[in-house]
Amino acid sequence: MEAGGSSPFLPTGSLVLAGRGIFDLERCRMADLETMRHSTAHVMAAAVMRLYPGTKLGVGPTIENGFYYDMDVPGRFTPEDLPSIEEEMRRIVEERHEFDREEMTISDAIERFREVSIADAIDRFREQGQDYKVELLSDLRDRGTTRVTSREDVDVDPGNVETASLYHTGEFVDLCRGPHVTNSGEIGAFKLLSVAGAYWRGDSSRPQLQRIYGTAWATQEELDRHLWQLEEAEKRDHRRIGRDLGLLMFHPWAPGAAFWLPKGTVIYQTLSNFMRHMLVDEGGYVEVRSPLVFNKALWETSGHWEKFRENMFTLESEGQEMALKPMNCPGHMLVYGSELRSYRDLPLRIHDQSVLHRNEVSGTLSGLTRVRQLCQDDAHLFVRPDQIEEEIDALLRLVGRVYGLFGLGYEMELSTRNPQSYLGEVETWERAEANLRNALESNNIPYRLQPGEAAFYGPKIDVHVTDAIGRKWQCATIQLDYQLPERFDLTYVGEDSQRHRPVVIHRAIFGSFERFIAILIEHFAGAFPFWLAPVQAVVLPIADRHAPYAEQVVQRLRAKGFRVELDARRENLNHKIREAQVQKVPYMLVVGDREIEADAAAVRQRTGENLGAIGVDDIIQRFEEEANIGGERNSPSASGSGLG
RNA sequence: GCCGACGUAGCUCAGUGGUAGAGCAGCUGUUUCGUAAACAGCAGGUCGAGGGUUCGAAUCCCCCCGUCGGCUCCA
Repeated sequence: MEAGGSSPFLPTGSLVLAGRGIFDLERCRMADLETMRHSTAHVMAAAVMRLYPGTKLGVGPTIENGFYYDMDVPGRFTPEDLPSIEEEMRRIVEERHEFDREEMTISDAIERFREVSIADAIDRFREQGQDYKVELLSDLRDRGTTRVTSREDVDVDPGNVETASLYHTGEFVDLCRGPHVTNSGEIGAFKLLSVAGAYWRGDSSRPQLQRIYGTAWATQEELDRHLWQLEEAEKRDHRRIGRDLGLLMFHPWAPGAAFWLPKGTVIYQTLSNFMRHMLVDEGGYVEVRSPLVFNKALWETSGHWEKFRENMFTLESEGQEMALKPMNCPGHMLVYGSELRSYRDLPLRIHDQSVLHRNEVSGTLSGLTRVRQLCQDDAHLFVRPDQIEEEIDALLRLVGRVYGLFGLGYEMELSTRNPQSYLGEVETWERAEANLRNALESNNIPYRLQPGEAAFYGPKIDVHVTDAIGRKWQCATIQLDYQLPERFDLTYVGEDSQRHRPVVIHRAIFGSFERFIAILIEHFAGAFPFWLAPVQAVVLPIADRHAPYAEQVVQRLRAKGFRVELDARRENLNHKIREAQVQKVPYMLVVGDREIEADAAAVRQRTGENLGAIGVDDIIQRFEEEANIGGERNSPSASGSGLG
């Protein structure tokens, strides 16, 4: 495990100069870390080959914080197998094997892996050997790439299709582009984390290989810190906090559908009203409520029946086949089509927070992040072609404003046409993609291009947020659609008194309330900002004789619309404070003899800071200021929405 | 749906073929207390469901459900 000094991966001979030098050094360090992680994957594969002869190798790329390797092993891995593999890896590291690079032509390499397979077969099961590597090489030879999807990691240098490189590490040989550390002794601190099934080349019709995930770092300290972070992240998991804070629950009889408990419902409703305020009061939207169950004719018209039928809950009534809606858009098409529209009516922005159902396959369900029942802060904008950029522009600014309010970091992605699956004309797509790109660029928003990842009806901009354990989730989305208006034959009357086709923009800012709340729970670790906190303050009388006054304080604060509770149990103050802290209540208001005398309460914040006695009227003023988020007064009393 | 793991009290977990346990939470009583856990007692379980093996199953086998980690999918 000795990694050979404090930082063995710093490039020797690179001068650290001010400014850029540090950046370059950091970049070199990252590149070296990746190289080391990939080499660790090789060492792991070598260890598995020793322990499980006959193993066929898939691919073993670097991922964030570590690596994995997909392997077809005789038998099955369980987590109990990992320690012995780690032990074998340490042995290989100690043996200090060189990573020798060998180049050969592809046909030679194919032969070579066949030979390996034959050699293997002698003392093993006489089977084919490294079929997966042979397939990769054949692909490289025939198609010039091993790439299957745009995201697939390649194991072979696509820039050089004449030759393939092999790396030898002791008796272990692997097809690999490299680069690698020069010696297995340079492997840093590592730990194998989990085993999982993974389809060969991501295709569920191909064999399922076994994947081992590991993490690797330059030093033991960095590994320890990463493992500690994983533990900390687990404590933020929205499933744990959601239960501990009494926000939500699940039941086996409603898999994939959350019960929002009273405290969770406060958060849900507060977000719902906040978004309603942003869109309807300020954004020029109108809100509708639309049916949950539709005749399948609607889904046939929209095209979803053909494409997503498997993921829809269907039911039958009086011989009619119906389906629970998985999205709002087709319903909104009917709303638009219900009247003759003028060019003056556009843009028409229809907001809807209806319940949606998607029959996700059971294996994908996960807490609030992957559910079968959800609500989106959905809207469809019916616009003239000349209004597209302006609307996208406004949406990008709205996204920035809302995410900024929560202090959430995010990344934007532009997904363009999938040549294998799209509806409509190529020129229309290209115009739409240009509209989205222009809006992003005129707002100076950095984005990642995702070629081929668009929905079948149009290109889109997705916003991804990272959760506590590093998984990225799509939240906001902005999608252009030229197809649905066509399918529903929607029109508006233009200045020329002719009929024209509107364009639809599908968009959501939170995405689904479920997923967004999951991200907020983890982002705040349950300590919600005052305006969202299910209980904003708890009043704590010190002794029984202080309870009537405490009750008065509670009533005065509630009358101002704040969510305040009384804890008049016969418990020690310490005990009550601890419980309020654990529940992440923003304010604890302690009342005893002195506070009664001064018409005040001693204010403690959940940060642990004690503000001392403050007059009740001043507390009210303080709360009102704090509830006033981002310039919007959002306390329940002001919105008149009956929260609290 | 596929691969793997798991499912014992509200929560966290112990219990590997022989009478179901602990801590915390809960309830009851005592304590009236000044900023993160007072003390004592009590109660709490068809061991996820169903089937099988066995004299006997939480424990072994089968099947189903759910949860978790991934894969696939994600309008």
